[in-house]
Amino acid sequence: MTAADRVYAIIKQRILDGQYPANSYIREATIGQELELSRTPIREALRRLVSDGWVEVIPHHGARVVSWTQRDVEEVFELRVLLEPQVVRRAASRIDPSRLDSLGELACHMEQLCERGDDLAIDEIAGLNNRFHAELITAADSPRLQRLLEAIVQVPVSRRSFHHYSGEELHSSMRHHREIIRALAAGDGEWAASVMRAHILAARAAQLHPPAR
Amino acid sequence: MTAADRVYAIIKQRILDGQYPANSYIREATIGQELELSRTPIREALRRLVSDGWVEVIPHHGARVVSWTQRDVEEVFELRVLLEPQVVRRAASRIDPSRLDSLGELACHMEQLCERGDDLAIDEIAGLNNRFHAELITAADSPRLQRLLEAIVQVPVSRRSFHHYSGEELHSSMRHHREIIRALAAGDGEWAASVMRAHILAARAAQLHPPAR
DNA sequence: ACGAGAAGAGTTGTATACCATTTTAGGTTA
DNA sequence: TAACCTAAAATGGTATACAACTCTTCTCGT
Repeated sequence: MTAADRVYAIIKQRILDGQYPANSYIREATIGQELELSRTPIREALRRLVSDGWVEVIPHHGARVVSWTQRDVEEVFELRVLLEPQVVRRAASRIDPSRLDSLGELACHMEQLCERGDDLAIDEIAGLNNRFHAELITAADSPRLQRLLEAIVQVPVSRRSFHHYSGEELHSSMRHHREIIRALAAGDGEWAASVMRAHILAARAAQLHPPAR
Repeated sequence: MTAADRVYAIIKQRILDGQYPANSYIREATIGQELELSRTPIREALRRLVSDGWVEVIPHHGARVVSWTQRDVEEVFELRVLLEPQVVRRAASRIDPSRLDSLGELACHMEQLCERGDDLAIDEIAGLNNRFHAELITAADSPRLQRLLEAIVQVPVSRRSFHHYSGEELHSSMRHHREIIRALAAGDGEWAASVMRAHILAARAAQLHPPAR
C-alpha cells in the first residue's frame, strides 16, 4: 500500500467521522505536515477523492468537503432501490452455504443488539448492517456492481441512519434480513430482490420522514 | 488545455486504435520521452484513465490497459438494463419541449443514415446515438445517475456495436428511439422505461449473439 | 541437476523546487 | 466611505532527483 493510498483512506475516514465537516477545506500543506508527507501523495489522494465524489475542488482555493442536500440523499436512495435488489438477485444463484451461515450470524447478532435498543447498540447494528450488505455484494460477484454501489452509498448517509428508525421500523428491518436470507437459501432471486427493495424503501421513508417520537 | 489533458487524450485514442493493446503496459518514461514531457503529467493522465476504467494500476509495477472479457460486456449490459430505463423514467417528468425537438432531430438524422446503410453511415449513427443517450441523461437531471452511467458505458463496448446489427435490428433500434420520444412527450415514464429496457436488451442480444449474415 | 538467495535492471513512488495563477485580506488613497 | 492597489497565501502544473519496490536472472551450495 502506497502513501497516497493511506492518505486517501485517512481523509475519507475523517470526513466520515465529521473531523472534516461539510464545506470545510482540506489544505494540502496542513495535512502534509501532519502526516509528514510531501504534497505529492496528498494531491493524488485528493484527486481520487474528487473523482469519487467526496470532495470538490474550487480552483485555486482548495479541496472542499462536499455537503449533502436532501436532494442528494433522495438521489442515492433512488439508485440504491435499483442496484441493491440486483445484488441479491445475482447472489441468489451464486451464494454458497458458508456465506449464508455468516449472514445468519450477522442477522442474529443484530437482532440481539436490537433487543437492547440503546444508542450504542444502534451504532453497532449500523456497522453489522454494513457488513451484511458487503457480504451480499461479495456473493453477487459483480465487480462493477460493487464499484457503483461503493461510489454512491456514501456512509454519511447510512452511518447514523438507524437512529432515525422507530422501534417498529428497526424490527421490520431485522425481519427483512431474515427474509432475504430465506429467499437466498431458496435460490429465489426475485423474492430476495423484492424484499431488498422494500428494505431500501423503508430506510428511505425513515430517513426522509422521521416519525415523531 | 494542460499537458496532462493532452496526454490523457492521446493515450485514450491509442487504446481505442489498438496501438496500446489490451493487457499491455504503458510506461511512464517511454511516453514521457516521446512527448518530451516529464513523468508528472503522464502520471496524472494515467490516474484519470484509471478512474475512468481504461487502465488499471498494479502498484510498483505499472499501468496496464484493461482487457474486456465476454463477462465484462455482460456485466455492463446488466447494469445498463437497470440504469438507462431509470434515465428516461426521470426524464419523462422533467424534459422540456426544446429538448424533445432536438431528440427528434437526432432520431430523424439517424433514420436517414440508416437508409444508406454503409459502414460509414453506421459509424455516424453510433455517434448520434451516443448524443441521443447523452441528451436523455441531461434531461434526467441526476448527476449521480449520469456519473454511474459514464463510469460503466465504456466506449470500447458501444463504439462498434451497431456493426453487429442486422438491418432488421437497426430499424428496430430506430423505432425504439421514436417510441421513447413519444413516451416522453406523453410524460409517461414507465412507458419510456419499458421501451428503453427493450432497446438495451436488443443491443445486448445483438452484441452477444450476432446473427448469421 | 535443482532450489534458495542475492544482485541488478527496470519501473514506479515520493520529495522537493520552481513559477504561474488566483483569491483573499488589508491597507491606502481620493 | 468607497474604490483601488498590493502583498500574502494557497493551489495548479511541471520538472528533476532520489527512494523503494518488483521481477528476473544469475550464482552458489547441496
